[in-house]
This record gives sequence, C-alpha cells and structure tokens, in this order.
Amino acid sequence: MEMQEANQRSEVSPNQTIYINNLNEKVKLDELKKSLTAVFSQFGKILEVLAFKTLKHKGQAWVVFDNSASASTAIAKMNDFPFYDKNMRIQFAKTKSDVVSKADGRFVPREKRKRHEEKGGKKKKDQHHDSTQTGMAINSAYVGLYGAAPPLSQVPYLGGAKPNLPEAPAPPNNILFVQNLPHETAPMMLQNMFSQYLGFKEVRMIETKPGIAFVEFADEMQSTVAMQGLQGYKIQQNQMLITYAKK
DNA sequence: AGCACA
Repeated sequence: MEMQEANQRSEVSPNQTIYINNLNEKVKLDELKKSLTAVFSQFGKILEVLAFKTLKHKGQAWVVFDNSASASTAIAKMNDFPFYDKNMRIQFAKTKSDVVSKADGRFVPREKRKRHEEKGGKKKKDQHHDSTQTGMAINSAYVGLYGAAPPLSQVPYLGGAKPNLPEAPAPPNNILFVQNLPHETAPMMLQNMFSQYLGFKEVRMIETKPGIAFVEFADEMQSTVAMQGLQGYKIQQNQMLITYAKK
C-alpha cells in the first residue's frame, strides 16, 4: 500500500506534549509561562510548561499535559490563535518530555544520551533564569505559579493598546473574562451565545472598556463548559479569548 | 526559524 507516507512529512506522532512557536519573544519567561498556563489549562491538567530564552529556543515553549487527548484538543482549538499579537503555531512535540519519562520510569539522565553544554572554558551564564516551579504534577498549575513569584509589579507587557491576555492565570471561577471582542460587540450578541449553556446568568460589559466582557454562570463547572465550547469562537475578525475572571 | 528538560 502507498498510504503510509501521508502522515510522516512534517507530522509527529500524537503525544501529551505540545510544542509552540512563533511566540512573542518580548514577553518575559515568567509571564509567558503563566499566560500559557492560563490559556491551556482549560484542555486538561498541565504537568509542566517549559520555555527558554537562549537564542536557539526563544519564541518557543512546551506544554506538557497529563494525557495526549488534551494535547490534541489544545492543538485543534488553539493553533493559530492570537497571543501577544502573534499567532501561536502549535504541534505535537517531537520527543517525550522528561516529566513524562520520569512518570514512566523510563527516564534516562541527559548526560547519558547526549552531552552538550560542556564546551571548554567556564562561561558564566545565569543558571537560574526564572523557571517558575512548574515541575511536579500540579493539580492546578497556577498554584505553583502563584506560590513562587510575588504578584507582578513589572510593567504590563507590551506597549501596545490592546492587551489580549491576563498577566497570570486565574483559578476556576463561575465568572468568565472574555477578551479580544470587536469593539462594537453588543451585549445581546454575547448573551445569545452564552445563554445556550446551562447555568448562564448574565453578561456584563463596561462602556469605558470596549473589547471585553464578563459572563457569569451559576457555578464553575458550568462556566468551564461554556468556556470550552466558545473558546476561540470568531466574531468577525476576532477570535474570542476566554479565561476565568480573577476573584 | 529555531524541538527541551536551568
């Protein structure tokens, strides 16, 4: 048969880690990881988020889920999604993540399979560029993220006029925060979309802040279902970005 | 553009 070369061109076999590139390189690592966690935790439990600032790895990140179905859904829903003014490109990662191998019991220390990082001479590189403790199996990724770093204090993030992201993940909430709406979006339109989900209570918009809305549900299970159903939904040119509102 | 495990 000759149908076996179809899916091995630039494709990688499905697995529980997604590889993201075309990320905005101006965003600081710590914030980037938090925002990725905020956006991707709706697809399932996240074991780890990795990003590096070296030349070879800027603008890229790995998000490790605890199962590959979550990773598939994340790719389907979020590939090409606008994030810090650039569209994320998402694929399955090429190789298995260490956290996963460790859980498997198949982890082989890095020095064994590859030795890089040992060029002669001692270069003094910063050996702890804020990799927030996203290490262990966090039941909710934001716990580790929040626990580590003090709540910001640094400038927003881009000089731009249209923030389209929270600076940190919010825990599940019955109230949703909707961003990236066309400025002329009417509350009624959102109500029509969200009221098809069980538990819908109301839509709130603020005239002085166009482009965003708060949508309240009776409980967070119900708000989560609506979020998953409508995430990335396109209104005219804009893809809605839905996260949990901050408490 | 660039697939790692700080």
